[in-house]
This record gives sequence, structure tokens and C-alpha cells, in this order.
Amino acid sequence: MRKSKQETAETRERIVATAAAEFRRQGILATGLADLMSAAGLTHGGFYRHFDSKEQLVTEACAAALASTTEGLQGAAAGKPKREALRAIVARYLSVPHRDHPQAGCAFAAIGSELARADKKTRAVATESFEGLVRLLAAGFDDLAPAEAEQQAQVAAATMIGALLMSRIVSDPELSRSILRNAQAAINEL
Amino acid sequence: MRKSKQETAETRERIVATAAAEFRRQGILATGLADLMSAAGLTHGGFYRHFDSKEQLVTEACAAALASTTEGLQGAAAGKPKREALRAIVARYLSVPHRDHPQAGCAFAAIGSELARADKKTRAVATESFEGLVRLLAAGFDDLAPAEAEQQAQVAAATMIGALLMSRIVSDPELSRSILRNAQAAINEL
DNA sequence: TGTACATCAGTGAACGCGCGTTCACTGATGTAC
DNA sequence: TGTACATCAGTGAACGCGCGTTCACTGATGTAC
Repeated sequence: MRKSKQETAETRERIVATAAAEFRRQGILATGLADLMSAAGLTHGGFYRHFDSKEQLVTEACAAALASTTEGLQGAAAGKPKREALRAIVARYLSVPHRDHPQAGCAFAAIGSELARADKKTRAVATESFEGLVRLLAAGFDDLAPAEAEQQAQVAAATMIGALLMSRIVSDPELSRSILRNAQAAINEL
Repeated sequence: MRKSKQETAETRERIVATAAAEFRRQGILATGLADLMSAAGLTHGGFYRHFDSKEQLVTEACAAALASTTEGLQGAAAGKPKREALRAIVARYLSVPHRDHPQAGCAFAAIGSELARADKKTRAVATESFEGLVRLLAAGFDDLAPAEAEQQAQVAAATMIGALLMSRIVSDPELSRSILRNAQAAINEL
């Protein structure tokens, strides 16, 4: 049953990608390795041929989830003038599709409270990723001095993450959309 | 071993208060009923004399946690002129002590991603509580028309929750404080 | 007011279940000659 | 290049453990007369 090096690498990537989605969809703790492996088309016994522990997968899956979200936002901004690029990023982040598809979206909003309690490595990965998001947003404040642009970008990021999180928590659909809309307008006026 | 009606009511309150703290400290899923009951000074077998299920306790504990946080913020604002009251609320919310004591603080930041996946009743409780927080903040924007004040208050709430959450996730202490400081400054300029 | 009995808060053991992790096994892949 | 053997990806069963929940039991509280 041994697989080729390429197949092995592909399997490993598939497990990480599946975990990145399932963790964001159900939460890290609520996602069992057996379910995860079966969602990746494998039996759970093989997990430890690829990872030392669930913790290690958590770190890699969070890194993958955060990286792909930032890349997606970068894609939404590609080729646009700076201020317009920022508007596109914010519009995409604070959209109804993003709110309704946490498994493919921002991990800070989807599993933020678990990240705050995660181990050192995972929090280090999260920190780097947050800095990347702030840098991406700061590029949109090109009318400000770099230090001020970073400050505004940090505020914009916090507002986006908080608004997306709250839009998912509240059960009133009108309030949910209102949170997204008002946060978007406020950031565009920064 | 039967207890008096008053003792029974006190025990029930103690369980809810203990759960409100432990859920925010460790997360809902990570908090077992046996640990919880022992933290409340009881054995776990007695749990079902007070609650139908863990879900029911989750709803009540979240309601208690959210209510006490809003009351605490209201207390910080008491007796102050409106705009100053708002500043006091924001300063308290985005403080280092609040960041470092999730067990006694805002449940949206501490267990937000679990609340987004919680059952109907818990999300209804969370929705009402968020509306209460928004009303409290909106009172500080007394220079604006009511509808605009509410919009600004929603944005301020999202920024506060997102900033507190991120200040807990990032492992760089300087970045953590910077997020709190910049969010506070931005809300005070709204 | 005093007595007899029903109620039920809390104990401690047990239930089935799913968790993360381990392991013996299989057989195709990779490697050494 | 062909052959013999070691490696190891994946399977499926099993491990101990803690989870939420149930239950028989105890004995003080509450209630009915």
C-alpha cells in the first residue's frame, strides 16, 4: 500500500486543506481526526504518518487558512489604484458571501477565540498573518505617513474582524447586514 | 441531604456564575461539567437537579456573562457627561486588565466563535445583549441624530470586540498594546 | 404546634460514546547491488 | 537493466480517557393533617 513520494505529498496537502476548512466550519476542538481524515478520503489510522499530533496539524491548517484568505483579498485588489483597492478588499471581506462561508474565509473571525488559547507556534503564525493583513490594508492609506497608515490599518482590521464575527453571531438578519454595511462605510471614511 | 429553597437557589446561581467564568476562560466545549461542578464545590451528579442539559447552562451562563459585562461598562460611565462616559467605556473595554482577564470580560471576544455556532436560544440572548451594548455606546454620540448614532455605535462595538480579540491572539506584546491603543484613539475620533 | 410522610438536592458509581493516539499488518514504492 | 530487500503510506482494530447523561441511594426540608 506504500504510495509514491508525490502521492504522499499530495495526501498531506489534502489533509491540511481539509483541516483548514473543517476547523473554520466547526471549530478546532469540535473537529475530530477521524471525521477529518474521512473527509479527506482516508482512514484515521494513517494520520500519524504525516503529523506528530493534532496540535501540529492545527498550526499548519491555520497557517494555510490565513494565507489563502490574505491571498484572496490581495486578488480582489489586484490592478486597482490604491484607495480603490482598499475599498475592494473591505467590500469583499464584509460581504454576505464571506459571512455565510466561514470554512473558506478569515480564520480570525471563524476560530478567533480558539486562536487566543492556541499554543505558541499557532499564535506566532497568527501574529505574522495579522501583520500581513495590516500591511495589505496599510497600502490603501497611501495619503498618510507610513506610521499613521499602519495605525489606521490596524483599526480597519479590528473593525472588519469584529464586524464579521458579530454579523455571524446575531440572529436578526437585518441587524447582521447592518453591522456589515456600517463597518464598511466607516472604514471607507477613515 | 435535601437543601432549603434558598440554598438551592444559591447553588444554582453559583453554578451559572462559575460556568460564566470558566466558559470565557477555557471555551465552552473545553469546559467539562465535572470540572465545572467541582469548581462550584459540588459533585457532577447533581448537575441535572438544576439544568436539563449543558446547552441550557450555556444559554444562561452566556446571558449572565454578557449582562455583567454591560453592567460593568455602564458603571464605568455612571455620572459622567455623555461624551466623556463613552470615552470611559471604551478605555475600560480596550484596557490591558480586560485583555488579561477574559473570564470576567466580554463574552463576544472570549467565546465569539463558539457563540456564532451556538443554538437558537443562546444566539438570541447574544443578539439582545449586543443591541444593549450598541444602545449604551450610542448614548455617547449625542451630537448625532439617533439613527447615525446607532450606526456609529455598531461600528465602535465591532472595533472594540475585534481589537480585544486580536490583542489576545497576537503573541507580540507591543503589537497587542498597539492594537488596543489605536482602536481606542479611532473610536474617540468617530 | 407536633407528627408522619413525601419530596428532592446532592452523592458517587455507572452508562455508552467519541476522542487522540498506538500498533500489527499489507503490499506497492524506493533503493542497493 | 534486473533482482532482492528494506521502507513506509495507508488500513482497521484497539488503547485509555474524559465527555454528557442516568440512576439508586441518603437524609434534611417541606407539607399535610
